[in-house]
Amino acid sequence: MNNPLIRKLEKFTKLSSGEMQVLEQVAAEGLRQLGTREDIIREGDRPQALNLILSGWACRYKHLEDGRRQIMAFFLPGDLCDNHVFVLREMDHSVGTLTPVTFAQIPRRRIDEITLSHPRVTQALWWASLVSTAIQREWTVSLGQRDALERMAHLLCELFVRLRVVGLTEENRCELPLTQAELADAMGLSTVHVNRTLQELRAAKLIILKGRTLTIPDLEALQSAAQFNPNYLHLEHEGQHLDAND
Amino acid sequence: MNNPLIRKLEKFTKLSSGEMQVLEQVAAEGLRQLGTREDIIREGDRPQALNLILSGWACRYKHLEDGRRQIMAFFLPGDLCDNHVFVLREMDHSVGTLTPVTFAQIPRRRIDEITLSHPRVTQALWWASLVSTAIQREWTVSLGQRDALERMAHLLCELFVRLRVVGLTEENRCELPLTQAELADAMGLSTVHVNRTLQELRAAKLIILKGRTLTIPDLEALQSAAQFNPNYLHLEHEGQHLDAND
DNA sequence: GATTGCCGGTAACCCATGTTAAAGCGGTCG
DNA sequence: CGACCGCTTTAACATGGGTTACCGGCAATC
Repeated sequence: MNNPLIRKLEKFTKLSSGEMQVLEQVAAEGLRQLGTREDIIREGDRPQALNLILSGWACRYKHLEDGRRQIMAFFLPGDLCDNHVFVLREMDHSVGTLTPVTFAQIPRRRIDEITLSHPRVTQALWWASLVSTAIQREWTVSLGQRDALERMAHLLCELFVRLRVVGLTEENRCELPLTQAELADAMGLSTVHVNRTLQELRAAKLIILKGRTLTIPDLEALQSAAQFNPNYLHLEHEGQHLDAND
Repeated sequence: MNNPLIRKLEKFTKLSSGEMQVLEQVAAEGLRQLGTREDIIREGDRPQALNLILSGWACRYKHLEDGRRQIMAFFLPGDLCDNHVFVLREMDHSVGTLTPVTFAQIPRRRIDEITLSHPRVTQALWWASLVSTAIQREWTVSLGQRDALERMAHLLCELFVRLRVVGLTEENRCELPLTQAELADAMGLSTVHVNRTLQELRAAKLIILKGRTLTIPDLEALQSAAQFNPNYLHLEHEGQHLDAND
């Protein structure tokens, strides 16, 4: 089970082997590969399929007319870009890769089939999509209220925890394949200030960041610097959520 | 049809009179009323029902430990607070009123019934929920990239257009029952700077704001000051989106 | 092994926005 | 009627973060 989607959904609910097989197969079907800094889908396109990231990092972003860019979300392995977008006529933003990416394009019909025949998977996908909108809200809080240091620390906590869910951390380390310019576009800061802020986090011994490897010597310390409360990731489950109505 | 939800969904798809009746009835069932500045649901609560705002304004917000507060969304008549939240164990934020509010609490079971028997309504609710997450993303863009003037202008455009959808504007006017402190909490600005910014918009003749009434003499001018592109509200439909798979 | 381009790092300066404080201005309630 | 309260407005001052500009390392390319 190296499928990161399954790994993630299992944080929410136990899946039967049949359900896992369905997910495995769906992921194996419409496989695609892209290099660094290519678009998976563009603003204005008509959404046709649901994209599932299998390896590599991508992001959701939007350009303003004068060239400013905001990254609105990072997509990690196991993340789906927008459940149910096909209801909309056209994309209001773009999704692009940050590293080489492998992803699966899941056609609308496949989703509908799964929804009809696998209620527990449906609910787990619901959960995943609620979590990703909760992440979006938390970014609103960061951008609106947190200063540069808290904001960076918060993002790093979030990414670390999300990567851990899909098994992409080792002890207190993970990959962080983002340039400082990309971090800046995500956090609404200038690249210069991202650099200052990272220095400050390093000086405070809250992070070790060398090359593409992030090490967090003391996660609790970083969390408290960020006022990071993981509740919005909804990882605490209580067994089966499924009841007779689903 | 003074039901604002129906009004809104009809921007997406035509509803049959039967479908409208179902929605009317659902809205009439679990009616509740609250005064100004009360909570509809609180962080930590277990979500039990879907709340539909029928009149008045509410907001989604979160407090940080040190008292800072971020308003993450405004809810207007016709807005649903979080389709499908009941999948989650507990709320990661609160929803509170900004004015006296009438809302309907729709129990989970009713939603499931509608979903099973009225695919077109289901799809319209999907659309509404996709639009509200698109709004959340646009706030990320505002907070990350737009300066105070663009940000305020953008918010006012958005609120005006959303109110117009549910028939709550008259020509170029609408109610704006928000204090400057509430605007500040939403836009990540200080109250002082909100005041400065509103003065600036007034001086530029982009808005007339007196008491709780907002007048926009020239919507296009305001939109262009804000770089407001309404595409993210997905109001341009192309007739029936419903096909055989739904 | 020179050239080019990308990325991280720094420094000097500047401005948008925050902070603090205080005054004005209706409403409303006792 | 007077006192209070919530809200807006203004002013003086402080600062976090933006801008511009430059350096150096390093990997890919020829």
